Amino acid sequence: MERNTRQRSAIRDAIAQADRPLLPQEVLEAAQHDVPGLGIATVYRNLKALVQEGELQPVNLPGENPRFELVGHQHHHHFQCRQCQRVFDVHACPGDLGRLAPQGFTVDDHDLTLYGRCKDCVAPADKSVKRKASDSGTHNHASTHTHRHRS
Amino acid sequence: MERNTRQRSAIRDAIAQADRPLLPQEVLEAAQHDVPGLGIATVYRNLKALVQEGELQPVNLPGENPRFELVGHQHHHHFQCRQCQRVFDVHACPGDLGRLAPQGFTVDDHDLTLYGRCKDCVAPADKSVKRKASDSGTHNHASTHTHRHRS
DNA sequence: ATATTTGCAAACTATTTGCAGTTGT
DNA sequence: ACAACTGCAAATAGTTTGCAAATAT
Repeated sequence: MERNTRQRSAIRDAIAQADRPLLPQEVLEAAQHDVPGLGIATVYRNLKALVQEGELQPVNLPGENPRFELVGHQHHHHFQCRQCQRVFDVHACPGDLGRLAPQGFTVDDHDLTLYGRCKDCVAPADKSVKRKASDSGTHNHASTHTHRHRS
Repeated sequence: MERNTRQRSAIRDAIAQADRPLLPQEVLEAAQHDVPGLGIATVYRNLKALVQEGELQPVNLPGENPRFELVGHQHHHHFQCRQCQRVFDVHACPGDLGRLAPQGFTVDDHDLTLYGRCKDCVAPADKSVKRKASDSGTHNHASTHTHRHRS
């Protein structure tokens, strides 16, 4: 049965306090504020465990590494800002899209990602932008691929 | 300026003759029928070059490694079969989804992926299924994460 | 002739796993 | 006590890159 370790709590808290889905690396950095010695392997192990326990859910966007957020509302979508790369939840949904599939195919679910500019980045080169680059959720990946996938 | 090598032609042909987006590994296997000694690095280099030249476009699905297809129809979406994992193009589109974004956000594009069963897999345990597993476009990846990418 | 391309191996990034030591219950 | 958990290092998978040999023009 599961134990309550400092590292697990720090990981859970880091995600609970974020206002958007976090990458494993972002979780590590946030959780290290509580547990300095925390290792990335422990983050991955706990993310996987917390997903299986139903506390977290993975957020997969096209060409992006998986992010993690608390399980909340069941069906929802995401928005990625083309400027700061951060990902936000979108609670609206276009509804049933089964009609879009080819003849003979059955559709039971869908993923939707919107792209554009988030509220912070829509504003002109305004000095009032308070978000720091390190908080952008950005990671590396060229335009063509990404990051990737492993299996 | 670009040269016309046997390997580049084999790679281009493999994708042109496929009826769905292919993974780099699938491109390699198909192109090796023409050029047995072909290496995976050459496939990656050519895929990147062909994308930059505008001949190919990457197809990124959530939690999947990038696939590649010919540049054709501009805006379209994809369907992934939950059984055989293959990906198909969907030419229909729900239209403008800007209204779904939060207040203050601007939307200029979207990605949509439908999930369900493809025509071949909808049919019951019918012996007439002629597709072989190796043609399934499947690759490895657990449910939670996936591949990834690099930077 | 010569600049581009290729194959191979090494390097890289993201993620997973083995293992011995640490810790929660 | 002792099974679960952790950190570290090694292992994987996908992708990229350096380099000498091969090749298109």
